[in-house]
Amino acid sequence: MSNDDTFKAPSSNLRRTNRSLPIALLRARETVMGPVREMLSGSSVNEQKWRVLRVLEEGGAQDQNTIAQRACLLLPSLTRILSAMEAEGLISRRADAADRRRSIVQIEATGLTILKDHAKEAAGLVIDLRKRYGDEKFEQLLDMLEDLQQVDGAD
Amino acid sequence: MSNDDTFKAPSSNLRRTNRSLPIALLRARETVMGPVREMLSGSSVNEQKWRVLRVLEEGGAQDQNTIAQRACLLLPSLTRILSAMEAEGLISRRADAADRRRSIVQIEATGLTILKDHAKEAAGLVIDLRKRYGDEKFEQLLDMLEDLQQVDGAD
DNA sequence: GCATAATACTTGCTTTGTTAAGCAAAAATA
DNA sequence: TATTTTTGCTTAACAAAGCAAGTATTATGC
Repeated sequence: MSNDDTFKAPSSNLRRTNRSLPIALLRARETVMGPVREMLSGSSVNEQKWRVLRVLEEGGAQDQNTIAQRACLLLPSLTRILSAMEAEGLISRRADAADRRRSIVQIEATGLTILKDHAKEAAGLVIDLRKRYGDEKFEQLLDMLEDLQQVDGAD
Repeated sequence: MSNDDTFKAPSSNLRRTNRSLPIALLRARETVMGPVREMLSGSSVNEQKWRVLRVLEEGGAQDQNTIAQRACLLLPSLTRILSAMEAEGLISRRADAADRRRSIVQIEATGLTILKDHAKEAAGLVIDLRKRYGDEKFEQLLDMLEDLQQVDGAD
């Protein structure tokens, strides 16, 4: 599987990709997301819609800017995703009475059902990961990632 | 900004999204990638091509499955990216003599040049981040992310 | 040896990401 | 009050991601 027939040693002094924070974050996410994607493949929602549902459940009815920020989606993407979710009956939108530019999004029964249907399995995945990775370490990693967001930075 | 007019408390016992590892990893990555994207915007390669170049430099000539895995790209995406990079002379492909299904990808001089041209700036970004986030913490985070990849898991 | 499966991509199609432009409703300013 | 600016979203356009199906080559089981 490994390959070193025409191997040449790195010549530009860049960090090993394991030690590149953007790449490490990406790889870690792929690892963690694997089982989640598997779980969602048996449902009617994809990763993004799942995030939107969770944000809505967590924060209650809220406007699109807020959802976009919390679910890590850009507004144009969110607009399309919400249109689809509205058509599927997962959420509803209503204009804000006080500010008619704003539309308030609310999760509907169908959306809540999807969350509930997978909540147990999702929780199981977390428990499993914490067990293998270590409870304390898991929390520490989350803390460190939260701290990182206060900073900026790169590679 | 915050909104609680029609607020309903979470009803399915899912983790708060702040404490969801996939979402935290996504948010952290967005934060870290900002300056990198800025750096790459002044070059002929995007984020994906940059990753491919780094993986090739680090691991030498290798097949597409290996590259896809290391650079966190799906094979269909990689196929297209490599076609473009080949046309630009950044890499070359040759059929594996022993297994003609497989094609071996190698970085070319033009590709190495791009890496070298940005290595200094990339290193600067890392130094800057380490300074603000803390040297020790930075290394610890990388360790923890590396460990995570050995595990599996989810949320 | 031959049919079957598995592997390593490749191609096609839909959804999402990304950037820029557009539009209507507030807010701020004159 | 009239004009400009800002805000909150939508639309458009194109690259990239993600999923499914297709092709060629190698490995496996009878």
